[in-house]
This record gives sequence, structure tokens and C-alpha cells, in this order.
Amino acid sequence: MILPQKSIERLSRYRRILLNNLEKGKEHIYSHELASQLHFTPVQVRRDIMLIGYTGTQRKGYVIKELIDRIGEILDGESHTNAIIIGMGNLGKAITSYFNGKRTNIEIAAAFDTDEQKINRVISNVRCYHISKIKEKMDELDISVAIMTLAPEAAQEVADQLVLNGIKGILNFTSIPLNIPEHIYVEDYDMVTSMEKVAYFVNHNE
Amino acid sequence: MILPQKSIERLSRYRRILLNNLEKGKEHIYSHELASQLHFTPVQVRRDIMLIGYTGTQRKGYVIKELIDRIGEILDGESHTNAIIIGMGNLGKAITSYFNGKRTNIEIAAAFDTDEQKINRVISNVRCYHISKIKEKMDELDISVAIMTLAPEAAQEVADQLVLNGIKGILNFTSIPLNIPEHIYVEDYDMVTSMEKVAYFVNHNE
DNA sequence: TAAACATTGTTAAAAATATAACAGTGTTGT
DNA sequence: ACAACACTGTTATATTTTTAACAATGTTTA
Ligand SMILES: NC(=O)c1ccc[n+]([C@@H]2O[C@H](COP(=O)([O-])OP(=O)(O)OC[C@H]3O[C@@H](n4cnc5c(N)ncnc54)[C@H](O)[C@@H]3O)[C@@H](O)[C@H]2O)c1
Ligand SMILES: NC(=O)c1ccc[n+]([C@@H]2O[C@H](COP(=O)([O-])OP(=O)(O)OC[C@H]3O[C@@H](n4cnc5c(N)ncnc54)[C@H](O)[C@@H]3O)[C@@H](O)[C@H]2O)c1
Repeated sequence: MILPQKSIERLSRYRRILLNNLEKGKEHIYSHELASQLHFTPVQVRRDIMLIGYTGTQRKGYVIKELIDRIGEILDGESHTNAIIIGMGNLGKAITSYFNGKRTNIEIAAAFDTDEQKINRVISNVRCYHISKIKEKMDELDISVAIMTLAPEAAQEVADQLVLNGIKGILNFTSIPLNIPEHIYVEDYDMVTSMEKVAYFVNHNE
Repeated sequence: MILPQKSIERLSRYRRILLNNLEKGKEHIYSHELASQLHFTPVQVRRDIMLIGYTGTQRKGYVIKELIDRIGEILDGESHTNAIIIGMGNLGKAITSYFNGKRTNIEIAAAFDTDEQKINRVISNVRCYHISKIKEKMDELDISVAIMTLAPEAAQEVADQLVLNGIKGILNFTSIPLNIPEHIYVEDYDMVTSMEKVAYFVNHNE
């Protein structure tokens, strides 16, 4: 089953909130509760949940635990995904430590940098290797996804290596447009874009 | 003129690339060049550019400088936007220094934290104040947008203060769902969602 | 027990977004 | 000069995504 991109994004958000609520001891949740915590609409929530073939209980809403599991089946599939992160500067550190806090089926299994000071240090349970070890480690750890948080000058060069070593997906924060073969899934994020969007809509809500 | 959200996002991306190309001494650019650097399609580029009422020159493409200016008129409006950032941890530092590198009409005018070690330090040209100064500074600097990169426990509390002091837009990285009045534009970003999306599409590309 | 209710699940309609098709037009080459 | 070309600009079409409408159904209440 292949779901709309947007639904995938929302499912991920639902799971976060659901885990949150589960921790607080809640067992059931209504579509409108889930919606209001995310500024979505209840209809949209119900529709997404319909799409993944889960069905709640009338008048009690969804059983949180079950729904989390169902979302897991969809998002995670059977496979655990191993990722690496390249560039252990401020952003790399922030992301690594953030990631480690979350219960997810994706694991950052290694980090890479060129700065001698960072090599062999363990940050948030992730060991940092010299970039020259990348092929070796990618093979060893069966890596399919990479997060790029390194200095932009080196980004294309490293991207080429990733491709050579069979990377399947990249989450790119380096804000330079990477030249990457079509078949590899690339997701770019640039917070300047987010800010400009916020500013635009702030200035245009009459 | 109010443009589609998606076009706004793309315009911001175009500008980045255009600035890039301008620096390299390029003066004209074709829709297909712009497109390929961003993994968009040429048609989409042309359509977006049509929407903002800019027109290129036949067979030479767009005049980069002019197009940058036109995008600026749209995205920036006449007003310079002043922003603050709350939480000068790893993520806050990364974002602040990144932002400062970019030529944009949005400026991070102040930072806030509770950690005494950070108070009054200047990081990437931005001075960090104690969070208790927030009202004072927001008034003084005419702040309309806030970036939240603080510890999640404190996020709601600070958000309430922002609302009280008349914030108009928030870019929220704290991954907890903020309870904020409808009329305030909130953009959430969570990199776990991006990663889960990448993993999903990597595992499902037949 | 039956009516009112609150909530889900689903189908239908609308809106937003992306893609395609192609006309228009200056430019180049012959 | 004029035909072929390589682009842009625009309108039309298709696809994706959101929203609305409402039927179905278990639950509560009287
Ligand atoms: N997209 C966004 O929203 C966003 C936000 C902030 C920063 N950034 C970008 O993310 C990147 C990192 O930002 P930062 O603030 O952490 O910078 P930083 O300078 O703190 O970190 C960069 C790290 O990359 C390492 N590095 C350099 N060359 C390398 C190579 N060839 N292989 C491996 N590692 C290498 C450096 O040693 C350093 O540790 C930059 O490209 C920056 O522009 C993007
Ligand atoms: N959305 C994402 O993709 C993403 C990625 C990484 C981190 N995060 C989140 O961003 C936040 C910061 O991450 P980090 O790695 O920089 O953490 P960090 O611990 O390095 O920084 C947090 C900072 O917030 C400050 N702070 C705490 N309470 C405050 C208050 N009341 N007012 C002002 N400042 C306060 C702390 O002193 C600290 O400097 C966390 O909430 C984290 O979960 C989100």
C-alpha cells in the first residue's frame, strides 16, 4: 500500500502525540483530541486513520496503543532503518541528541566528521568516525539513509561517496542543491524557507 | 496578492539558488537550470515565476538580478521582519549562525535563555538575554516572529508569554504541540518526521 | 426500551496543486 | 529573408489533497 506523502507526514506526527498521551496514562483518544493537539481537523485525522485500515471503537475513540502499533506497521514496515549523520557540528549534535530521545524504528548508527577533535568521541551514544571510514562503516552497518549536516563546501563531494556506496535516501540540511541520481530519495530542509514562509503569512494576514 | 503556500516555499528556494548563481558570476538562468538544481520541473518554475508577474527574456531565460528583486518584493514586502530566538542550545546556535550567513530580510535581533552562562554572550552577532527580559526586548525591537529552540518542558509557558506580548508568528522546533490562539501563524518542524518520511519512501520504492 | 446522542467510517464534492499542451516570439543559421 | 529552433507564458487538464456531508452504530439517559 502506498499512501499520500502528506498522510505519511501526519502519521508520524500522530505517533509522537500518541506516545505522549500514552505516557500520561491515557488509553483512548478521540479524533478531535488528536486533531486539536496538532492543529489539524478531526475529519482529516479520521480519514488518515481510515487509510491505514485501523478502526476505533464507537464513542470511545481510538485505542492509543493499538493505533501506535498500526502506524508503526505502516511507517516502519518490518525493517529497522540504519542511518548515519555527517558533520558533528552544532546542528549535527542537536539532531543526534534529539533523535536518541525518540522511540523510533530508525537509528543513527554512526557519525562522521573531519575534525580530529571529534573523531572517536561518542555523542549521545553515537560514535564519530573520520569521513575516510565511511565506506567501511556503511557496509558494516547496512546503512540506507544519511543525514547531511556538514560544511556546505564538502557536501557534494560527500554526497558522491554516499551514492557510490549505495545510499538510498538523504535528508539534506546543507542548503546547497545536491546533484544526486533520480532514484535516490532526497529530502531537503532549510529553515530560512520556513522563516520566510512564516514572515510572508504573518505580513499578509491582513 | 496572495500566493499558494507551496509557491511561497519554492520562491524562497529559488532565491537561494539565484543568489548562489549570481555569486558565481552568472547573469541569466533558464527555467530548466533552476529546476534541475532543486529537483523541480521547468514548468513549475515558469508557472511560479508567472504568478509573481515577472517575465524573462526569450531564449536567454531570466535575468537573475531582476528575478531576485522581484521575489524579494513578494516575500519580503516592504517590511523588514525582526525575529527572536528562544533557547541558545545546540540547535539555537546552529540556526542563529546559519541565519546570519544568509542575505534575507529577516533578522534575528535577540536571543533568550535561562542558563546564566549564556546570558549576555554574543553568538553570531546576536546578544543573548535572560528570558525575563523578553517583554522589554520584544517591545523595544518590534518583534513579530519567534523561533523556539528551547527545552520542551518550558515551551508552553514561554509560548504563552509570546502570545501575551503580541507575537504574530512562531517557528516551533520543540516538537511539543503548542496551545496557541488560531490567529497566530505557527509552523512546526520536526526532523523525526522528515526522517520517517525518507525511510518510508526508501522502503517503498518498489 | 426507545429516543437522543456522540462519535466513527465512508462516500461525495471542493479546493489546491502539479502537469501537460501548445501558442507566441525573439534568435540563429543558412 | 525565412525556416528551424529554443525558449517563455498561458491556458487547459489531471492529480492530489482537503473538506464536507451524512450514514452507521454503539452508548447513555430517561
Ligand atoms: N537547513 C537548515 O535549516 C540549516 C540550519 C543550520 C545549519 N545548516 C547547515 O548545516 C551545516 C552544519 O551547520 P553547523 O552549524 O552544525 O556548522 P558547524 O561548522 O558547526 O559544523 C560543520 C561540521 O562539518 C564538519 N565537516 C566539514 N567538512 C567535512 C567533511 N568533508 N566530512 C565530514 N564532516 C565535515 C566540520 O568539521 C564541522 O564539525 C552547514 O552546512 C549549515 O549551512 C542548515
Ligand atoms: N524539531 C527538531 O527537528 C529538533 C531537532 C533537535 C532538537 N529539537 C528540540 O529543540 C530544543 C533544543 O534542542 P537542543 O539540542 O538545542 O537542546 P539544548 O539542551 O542544547 O538547548 C536547550 C536550551 O534551552 C534553554 N532553556 C531552557 N529553559 C528555557 C526557558 N524557560 N527559556 C529560555 N531558554 C530555556 C536551555 O538553557 C538550553 O540552552 C529541544 O526542545 C529539542 O527537543 C528539535
